[in-house]
Amino acid sequence: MDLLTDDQLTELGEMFRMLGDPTRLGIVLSCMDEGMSVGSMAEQLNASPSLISHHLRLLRATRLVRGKRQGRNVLYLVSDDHVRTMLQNMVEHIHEEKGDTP
Amino acid sequence: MDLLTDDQLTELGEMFRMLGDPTRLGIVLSCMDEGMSVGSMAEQLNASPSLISHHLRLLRATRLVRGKRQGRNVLYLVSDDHVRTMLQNMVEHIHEEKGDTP
DNA sequence: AGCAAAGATGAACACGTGTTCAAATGTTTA
DNA sequence: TAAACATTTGAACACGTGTTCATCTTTGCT
Repeated sequence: MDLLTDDQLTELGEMFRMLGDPTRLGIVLSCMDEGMSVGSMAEQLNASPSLISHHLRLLRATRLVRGKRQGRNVLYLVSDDHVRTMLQNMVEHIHEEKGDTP
Repeated sequence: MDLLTDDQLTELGEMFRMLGDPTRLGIVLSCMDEGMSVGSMAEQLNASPSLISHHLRLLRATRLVRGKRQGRNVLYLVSDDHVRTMLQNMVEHIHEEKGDTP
């Protein structure tokens, strides 16, 4: 049983699709707790600021992330609580993982 | 803070990427509780059996789904408990959602 | 054995999309 | 104001990938 509207299903799919790209996943994980600037992200994920910004535009459009100007730079933060708690759980689960198929 | 190995991060990304396609998300959601045949999935998602099979191959490769022969048809079932519980939570969260940005 | 149903597979195509580069916008400091 | 920094934007390209069609294998039934 699905229990989901077609709209809800496509919305859920969009969210997963956003997290499906490694760069984008890195971005989201980097601004889960604290606001993060584009430059810091670019440095941490060693990618160009331009690339980060492009991805941030998509993440903004999907309401997964929100940006706030702070002086020279813009601090981004995960805005969707669903995603935040879900990712926290996923990270926990991965940490609890003992060993793969032995 | 990331707390994740690069391997773990890419693995997590792969999982999200798999769920990012609407057809694939539909497949996974259709076989969360009960084993589901390819034909039933094709009917339910009104897609060709060929397409479903192609996607199932990817889902099998990522260990998200497992297939077992039962007579003429093959019954597929979500094999990864992480994904199962995570999706259950996501569905619950979506249901608890009252109203969008008013 | 032979036929029909159910899945799997491979090739081929069309399309989206991640990335890069160059240039523009906005923001602080001298 | 001018110059340096931070972020955004647009065009252009290369590449992966979702879908379709035709074919092949496997299983069940008569």
